[in-house]
Parts: sequence; C-alpha cells; structure tokens
Amino acid sequence: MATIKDVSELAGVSQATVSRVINGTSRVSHDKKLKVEKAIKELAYKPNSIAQALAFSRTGSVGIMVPELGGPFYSGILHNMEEHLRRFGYHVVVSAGSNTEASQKESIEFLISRRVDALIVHAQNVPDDYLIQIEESGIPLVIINRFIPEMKSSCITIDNELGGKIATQYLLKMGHTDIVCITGPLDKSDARGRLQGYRNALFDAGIEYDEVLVAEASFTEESGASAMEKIIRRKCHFTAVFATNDHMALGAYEVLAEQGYSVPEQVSLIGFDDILFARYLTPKLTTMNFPIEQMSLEAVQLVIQKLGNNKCDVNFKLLPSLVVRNSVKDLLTTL
Amino acid sequence: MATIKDVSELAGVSQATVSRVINGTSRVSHDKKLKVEKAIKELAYKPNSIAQALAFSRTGSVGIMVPELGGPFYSGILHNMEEHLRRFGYHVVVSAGSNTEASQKESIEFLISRRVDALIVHAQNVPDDYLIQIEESGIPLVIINRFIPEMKSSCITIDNELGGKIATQYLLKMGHTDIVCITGPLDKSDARGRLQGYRNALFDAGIEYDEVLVAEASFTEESGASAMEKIIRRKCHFTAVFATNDHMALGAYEVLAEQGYSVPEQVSLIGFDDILFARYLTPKLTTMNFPIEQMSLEAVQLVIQKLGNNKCDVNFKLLPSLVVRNSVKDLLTTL
DNA sequence: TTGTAGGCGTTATCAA
DNA sequence: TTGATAACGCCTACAA
Repeated sequence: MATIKDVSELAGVSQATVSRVINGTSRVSHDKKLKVEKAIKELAYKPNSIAQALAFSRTGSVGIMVPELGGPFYSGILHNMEEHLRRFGYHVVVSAGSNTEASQKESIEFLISRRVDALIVHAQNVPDDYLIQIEESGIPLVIINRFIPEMKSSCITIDNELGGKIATQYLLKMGHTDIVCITGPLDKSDARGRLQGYRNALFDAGIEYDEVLVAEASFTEESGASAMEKIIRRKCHFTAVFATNDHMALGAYEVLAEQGYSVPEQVSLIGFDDILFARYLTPKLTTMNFPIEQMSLEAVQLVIQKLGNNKCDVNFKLLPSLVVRNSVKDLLTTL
Repeated sequence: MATIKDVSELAGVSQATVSRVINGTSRVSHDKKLKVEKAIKELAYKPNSIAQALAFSRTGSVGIMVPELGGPFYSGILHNMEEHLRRFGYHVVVSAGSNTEASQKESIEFLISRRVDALIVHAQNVPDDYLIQIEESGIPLVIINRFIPEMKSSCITIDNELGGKIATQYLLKMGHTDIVCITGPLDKSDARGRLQGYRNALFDAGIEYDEVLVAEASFTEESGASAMEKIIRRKCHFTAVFATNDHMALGAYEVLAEQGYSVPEQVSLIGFDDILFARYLTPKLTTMNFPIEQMSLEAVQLVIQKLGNNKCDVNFKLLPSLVVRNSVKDLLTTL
C-alpha cells in the first residue's frame, strides 16, 4: 500500500505538504495541491488510520460492550448506535461480554487496550466501583440500562419502575386483581425496578402484595417457563401474568398453552421490552415498549458530547410505554 | 496512560528489555524480569495496541461487513463470528453496509482504511469485479452467502438449489402438486438458486412449471405479503406456498390469515432460513434450516487459514436441511 | 543478556 | 508557503 512518502516523491513535494493537502490544516499553493492530488489518485493512496491514530492520539472509534451480539435486543442497540456513530465520524469496535464479571471486564479492558476514544457499555455483571474507576481513569464512558448514583451523568436508563406500574395498572384497569408477576433476577436493578412498579400499582389499588403470586426467573425463556410452572403448581388463583420481559413471557406462554390455559381467554399475559417477535405470537403479545432506538441515540449523543464534539441535550431517563395487542382480556366489559 | 518508557525507567532497564518481557521474544535475566513485571503492575501498564499495530503492521482485527446489524440473521452471524475470532486472538470491527452498492463499498473501504488484517463480507450489492480487485490488492477476503467463480476458494455458501429442491420435494411428498413459489429478487444468486431448486423438484416429479404460481418479492415481510396478495388475485388453484425465506413466509402467512385461508388446514406454508421466530408462529413454521453457526465458523476458519495462522479444512458449500414443524398439511394420509 | 538506534506512517513544530 | 525534524509508542536488528 502506498504511503505518504510515495505520494510526496511522486508529487515532488515534502511529506508535510501532502499531509497538509489531506487534512487541509494550512494553506498550500494551488499548483502543488494539484500535483499532490494527482499523485494521490494515481497511487490510490489512503491514509493509514493506524498511523494517524498514533500521531493524533485518537482512534476515531467507540467501543461497545454488550453481553451478546445475537438476539433482537442487543443487536437492535448495536445497529442503531453504529448508524448514529458513523454519522459523527466514529466507527464501532464491538466486544461481547457474555454474562460473567470476568468476561465483561476482559471485554472492557480489551476495548481500552485498543484505545477506543470512548466506551458505551451494557454491563450488568461488574461492580459499580469498577466502572467508576474506569471513568476516573479519563476515558469517556456511557452506561446504558443501569444506574449508578455516583455516575448519574453517564447513565442512560429507562424508568423501569414506571414501566412495571403502567403494565400492572393496565391489567388492573382490565379488571384483573389476581396478577402473577414473573420477575427477572433481583440482583439486577432493572428487575427490581419493574417489580417495584408492580407493587406500587397494587398498593395504589388497595390490593395486598402476595408473595405466592411472584416467582423469580432470569430473563430467559426457559427460566420464564419454569417460573410459570412453579406458580401453577402452587395452585393459587390468578387471571393474569405480568412477565417483566418478553422472553420470560414467551416461556410462560408456552407453559400456559401446554397446560391448557388459553391466552387470553383464561389467562391474560403482558410482557416487557416489545422485542421483535412479540407481534408474531398468536395472540399478539401486549407488552411495554422499550425505547431501544431512543436509548441508542441518547447514548451516542452523550458520548459525542463527552468527546467534546458537540453540545446536545441528553435524556438520561427514558419512558417506556404500553403497547396494546391481543394477549390481555378485558374482564369488565366481557362480564 | 503509562508507556513502555515509564515502565523502563521505573524498572531501571531499557525499553527493549521491557518489550522482551512483554512479548517473551528472547530471554531476559530473572531479576530484571521481576523488576519489569513489578513496574508493569505498579503503573497498570497496558501496551498501546495502536503503536503495536504500527510496529507489527498488523492490527489483530478482522473487519466484518453486513448489510445490517439488527435482525436475527445478521446478528447471529456476527455473534458467532465474534466468538470464534476472539478465540483466535482477533477482534471485530463491524460496519453496516446498508443495501446499496455505494454504501457497501464505503463500508468496505472504511474497514480497509482501518487496516483490518482481513475482511469477511456479506455483500450482495457490489459487482464481482470490485471484490476480485480487493482480493488482488492483497487483503485476505472471505465472502459469505455469495458465489463468485473467480474466487471460489474465498466464498462460503449454502446450496440454495438443493434447499429449494428439498423444500419442494417435501411438499410434493405431502401430496401437494399446485405449489406457489414466492421468490426473492432474481438478481440475487441465492434467490435464483432456491427458485431453480423448486423448478428441478417439479421437473423430477413430472409437474409442469407454471409461471402463474410464481411471484417475485424482495426477501422482506412486506414484499412477501404483497406477492401473496398478487397470487390470490390471480385466482389460480394452490394448496401450498413455498416462500424462499421466512420473512416472506411471514408476510404470506398474514395475508392468508386475513383472507380467511387457515394454515395449514387450507394452505400449507414452508419457509427458508429458520430464523428465530419461525418457531413462535402459530402454527410453528416448517422451514429449511440455514446453518448460520456453521457458516460463521467456516468463514472464520477460512480467514484464519488465509492469515496463515492455521491449516484447517473448510467446507465451502454448506447444506441446508429440512425442519419439520406444523405449517404443512399431509394431504395423503388425511384423505 | 542487554542497550542503542532505526523504523512503522502520520502529524506538528519551527525555521527558512 | 514550504521542508526538515521531532514526536506518537512500540518492536527489532545490530552491536556490545
């Protein structure tokens, strides 16, 4: 591959002049500029961005760490972020951090060693202090879907509590009072928030919180299924299920179907996140919309702002909204 | 951030010695080695991989270009490739190439300017010559899901023709003879291959190919829906639909449902690709499995081989297989 | 075994 | 306006 030296020799000027032409950093006489441009064309010269990065001490890249690249949720995030970042002239280096602390740390450190200019992470398995320390080390950091009080100006989250409340209130409005909640792992703040919203809605409606109706799962389809089985074995009465994400709702749905409970005729079901196939289920799944696109955009804007390229307003706390489809039965008008 | 110079000064040795300790390239006396390691710990020194890349003229990265990052298909590819590449010590730089020639070229050139060591691309919208030229320029290139005769040792594909044939033969075996085919855009080789497989199966069964039963769409849900509508408007007789990918099958399914054809009782439906939500449809979609994991693995192995790190056998042509679920009715045993 | 010095491809500084 | 020349951080002959 041609280097700047080749270009300078072909054009009969110094390397510095070529560099000036490329970056437009200072004025170059018209005829030399033409010569240089001609030489660049001729050699199909492209600046080596590695060398540029070294000289600029800036790579023009943003590292993104998510637990996994597959699946509708993270791939959606990735897709949106890549699009926005590219518009700002940055490119994306991705690393999948699996679901363990060690692996997520490794991914993050890997990206740092790659000298990304900034970091956007969806890291649920590393301690607060670890992230705080990274930020203190000087590298711009944006955390999505997790709130750390000491870093509130670096965290983009959604209001999970509000989301859980809205979902539950909708079920209440439809006449359901015995509502199962399949919650995510309670060591995760988003799972806790959604459960708290459920409790708040019940409390506001004057319904007592009943532990028998609540089962903890781990945000996966399988765990949602076994949580549903567990609840059914308890032989308690319920007319609706609030699964705090769609994957678990799917698992619950399959168990309900197997055991002969039809949805929504006998049991209503509501999910959370509105992942792609929520609308392909029969009945189509009523759920809470997780504003993935917006979160991606806000995260990118925050990163850009931290990189000093721009001043834009950033929403730090996004609002989920109800997506009504066909998996919840209205008990009131039916009666 | 600490540099190798800082480490060398703290340890009281030369930079070369530090470098030797880090890379283990030659023997270093035990006590100096200990001093260096201590200094590295103390300064939390991490080699700057940008500088390493410049010195080694090798970045340790592989560029991946896909039309989009979202969606189950490409994100699956990405996920698998990242996992494998990481095991070989490479990291991934992604770029979404949209669906236009200009955008895909831009993405590829962007990755090249980033000096990735190799390239894996899913590029359907650039001419053969462009890709040939890139390979000739010396950068290791692997092309997935597309066959270019001049580059046969760089292309990982599936046997679309065989897949189309298997799908159609299955419908024939189930007693269907009037089979609609919703094909992808015929300027794409995979769409052509699948259609050809359909024709071959019909030919082998002694059934005449009927253009009235065939409609071209563009591999999207919407286009599949309108192709299905078009066919229905033709008022021809059919008992089964072969959609040459699952997205179009989904679109067709919705139109069939709307217009009162129940699947599979009145119309059988078979797709292609086995994307994630094929199994969440009701009835669960019978389809052809696209071996995404295998393709990702083969592509990575081929890249590794080209990078000279390894000699492994590579399968260049992968075989799709039938996934029987519930969307095809057996006309023979039912009668 | 160790250190010096030159190179990787750019950009930035400073005279000219 | 231009061109040497010194960074940027690291690796690697080569010499000691």
